[in-house]
Amino acid sequence: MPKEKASENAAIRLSLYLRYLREMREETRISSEQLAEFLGTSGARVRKDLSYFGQFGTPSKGYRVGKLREEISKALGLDRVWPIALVGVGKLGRVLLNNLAFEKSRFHIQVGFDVNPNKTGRRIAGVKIYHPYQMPKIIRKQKIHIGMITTPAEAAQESADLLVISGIKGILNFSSTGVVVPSYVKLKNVDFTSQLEVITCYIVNNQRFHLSRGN
Amino acid sequence: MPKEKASENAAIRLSLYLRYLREMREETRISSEQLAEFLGTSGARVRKDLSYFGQFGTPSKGYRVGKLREEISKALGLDRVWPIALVGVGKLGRVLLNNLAFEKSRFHIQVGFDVNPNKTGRRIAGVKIYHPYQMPKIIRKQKIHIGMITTPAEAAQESADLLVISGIKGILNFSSTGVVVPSYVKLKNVDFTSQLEVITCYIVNNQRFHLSRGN
DNA sequence: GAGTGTGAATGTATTCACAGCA
DNA sequence: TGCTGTGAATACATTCACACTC
Repeated sequence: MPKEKASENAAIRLSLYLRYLREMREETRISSEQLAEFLGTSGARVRKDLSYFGQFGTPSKGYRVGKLREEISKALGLDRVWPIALVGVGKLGRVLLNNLAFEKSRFHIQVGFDVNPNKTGRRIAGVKIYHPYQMPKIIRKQKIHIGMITTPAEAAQESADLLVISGIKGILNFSSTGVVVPSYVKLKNVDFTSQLEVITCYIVNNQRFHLSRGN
Repeated sequence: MPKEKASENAAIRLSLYLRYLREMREETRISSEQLAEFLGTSGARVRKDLSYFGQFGTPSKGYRVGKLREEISKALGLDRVWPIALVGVGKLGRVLLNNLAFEKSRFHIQVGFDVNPNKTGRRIAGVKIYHPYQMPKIIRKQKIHIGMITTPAEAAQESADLLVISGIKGILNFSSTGVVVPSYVKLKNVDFTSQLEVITCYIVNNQRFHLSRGN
């Protein structure tokens, strides 16, 4: 239905729109301008973002909150539950386990992998931990499509390689180093020190940057 | 010296280049192609990224690792230590405290803020915790330029507002909701569930996206 | 009249390709 | 000859502005 192709930024904004819509009552109506205001964007951008995935509004009346919520959820793939493989079950790994363990979460950490023999074979926060060599077998059998890497930097590339071999489709990399994956695997780096460095770079070189509108 | 302006993406890649260079010996030389290969990019992109900040190489010989490391560090503002204010000292906050507490970290969490009276007045992991109403005074006095928000979603906007009033220049927002800040404040959202949603969106709608080269 | 959906215009980022230096 | 630094070309993303529908 939609002619143009979406940018990754559009996806991340959809995710933000959705968070905001979740706090509104289902029957309410909302216009693109109203929605934009709460996110510091423009109505045009909201409409464009939505247009990549379909036509959800009614001219002169705006969008029905309930319907819009449903459609954005579908566009983001949140109309199902996604099992996840966690590679590296240290402190950060445990925080993630807790963070995703809430009732309505669409993400569910299904298995963990760690080289530490004190962890393998056990359950941590209810999740079974295996040695990484079992990754391909387990990930395939359990039809897992997403992996999260929370290992130390030294083990990150190796972990990514194993995930790729296992047929994973997307990787969230929390480690402090970049990893390389084939282009058919969607990779997102979420190490926060990199983000801090972007901020300091920006503070130090203000005038050397394009204006940059957000995120 | 450089004519063109940098993109934020350039900054994030510089940060990655630097991580890689840190593992090499200082006296070594490296070409843009070699550096690119380890990060899954092209030599042209590496050279362009560097060119925003100066001219660091020698034709036909490449870059000296030591010099390049130094120059990128300077470009990213990592030639100094940055004090940081942490708003919300829960589980995630403590993980960040630990994560940044290593010897050579250029980021140092200097104060924490939390509304919980069991925390205010105490020290947690060596860091003094105050009530948020004291933010403007303390942040100004201690000349802090960066804030990290790790509060629950409900308190995120309020925290951001206080940080802005306190004269902060950059904010790293870990909360699960977007916040709005004036354009002179550099904001980065690092909530990982948003990133997961980008991945699922991508998996579900592959063909609806531009090719997307990385990150 | 009010607000959506979308082509066309602009602005930004990446890639190409080559001149010029060691 | 090999590799940097960079303008010119392309590809992508955002904004504008308006035709169209309720």
